[in-house]
Amino acid sequence: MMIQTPRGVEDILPHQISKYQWIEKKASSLFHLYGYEEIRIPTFENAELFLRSVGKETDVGKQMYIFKDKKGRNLSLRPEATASVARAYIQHRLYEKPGDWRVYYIGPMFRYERPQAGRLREFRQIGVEVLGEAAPQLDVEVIEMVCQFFKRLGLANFNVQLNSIGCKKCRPDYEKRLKEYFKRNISSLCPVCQKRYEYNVLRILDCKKESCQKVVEKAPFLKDHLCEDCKIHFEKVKMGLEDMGIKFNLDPYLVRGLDYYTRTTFEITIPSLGAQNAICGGGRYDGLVKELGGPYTPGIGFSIGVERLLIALEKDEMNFFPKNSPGVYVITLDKKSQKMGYYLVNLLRSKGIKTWMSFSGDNLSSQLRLANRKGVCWAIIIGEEEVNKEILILKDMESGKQREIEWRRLEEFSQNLNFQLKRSRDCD
RNA sequence: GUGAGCGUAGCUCAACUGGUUAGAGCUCUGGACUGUGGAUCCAGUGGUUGGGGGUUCAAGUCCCCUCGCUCACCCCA
Repeated sequence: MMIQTPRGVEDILPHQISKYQWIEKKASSLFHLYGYEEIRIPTFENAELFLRSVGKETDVGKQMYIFKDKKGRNLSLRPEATASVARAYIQHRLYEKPGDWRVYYIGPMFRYERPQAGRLREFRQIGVEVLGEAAPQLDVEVIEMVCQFFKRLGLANFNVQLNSIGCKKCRPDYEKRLKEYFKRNISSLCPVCQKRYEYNVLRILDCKKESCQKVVEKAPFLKDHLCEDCKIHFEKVKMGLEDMGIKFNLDPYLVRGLDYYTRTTFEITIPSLGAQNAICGGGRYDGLVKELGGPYTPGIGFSIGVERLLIALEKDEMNFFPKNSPGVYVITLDKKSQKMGYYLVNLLRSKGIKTWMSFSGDNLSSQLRLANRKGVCWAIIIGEEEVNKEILILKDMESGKQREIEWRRLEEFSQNLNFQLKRSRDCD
């Protein structure tokens, strides 16, 4: 049996790469406008880092790819990037720099889950993190930036889901209250939720089982039990978004499956995507840096699922992905003409023109067929006859028309060709 | 981790209730056309029917196991 990719991981072949690059370029150029710089963090870290940040008992914690290296160190492929960014921030004492610290990252994440539409074991995320700023205006700016990003990609139908899950001060109180409430009804909860009661009561809130829903309906709302500071923060975020003209849905049951979130949490969903419809998730994590051994530092961030974003863009039948740039195929027919061919290829490339040349020595027909398949705008033919006459033949692959170019006017010709290629991007 | 559906050529799919040597279209290669690609026609290459085991005179077809894909649950990106 031939060796294939492991379950849930994929090759990204050249015809797909240009789409990824296009999205990545759009992201980085937009994020730069907002003052973000790129960071590259390791693909694996000490497992402890993730276990402490996302939480051992959370789903993400359980989905980690943990392994031991040759010295028996416990390592893990990163299931997400926020913890690493916070770690880097602390490790390099970046809190000693003035102002907030804004970074973005692009790269693969790994989670051991059952693959599904829009869910892979290795998937790519584009994300940003801001450390050192607690103001609700920042929450608004961050959400506004993602929306701006999706708009710039031409994505129209997305929804912003918003919630506040309180802070270290008010959440414990609320969880206590919630526990008291569920305790009275624990027998009507599903088995999964009965376990959740022990380690994560909040999760019961978005259980979709009908029996649980019934109980949840009458459960106390978190928004009614936020402390004064959290309440004010949340109000300012909502008002800020409204001022920016950003529509959002309040989802009181939006509970993110990572332990470190505080206050604002949000998700951006696309209705057409099916079950895995979230293309972006994020929120505030004011306690994380301290939790990881740094000074108290507020933080906020989000991450975008690139594969899901691509599915959404393709579903919208958006054919705005960039085409391959057109080029030239140089055909030579014997030893002498091949020598001239090499010279010509180098000249054209030095002018910035994408150029192929076949080394196969095939006949003219098959070389032209190859040129056709490469989708080039022009073929240049040099054979015995052309060498003797010191010319080359330039063939327009679309019209089939061809003309002779004198060898001594090559310089002028290649300049001209470059100009024409730049103008006719869609000749194929 | 749970459930359901599906695995036949590189791709898309055939093969009646088990019955000769598993077919077709597209792609690919070659030819018609030895210095002119795309169109047409002709020919050819290509398969351990995902893998393993079982039932049977006989298995692509039925049964079991396994791997993978797909979708959903779960959860998220």
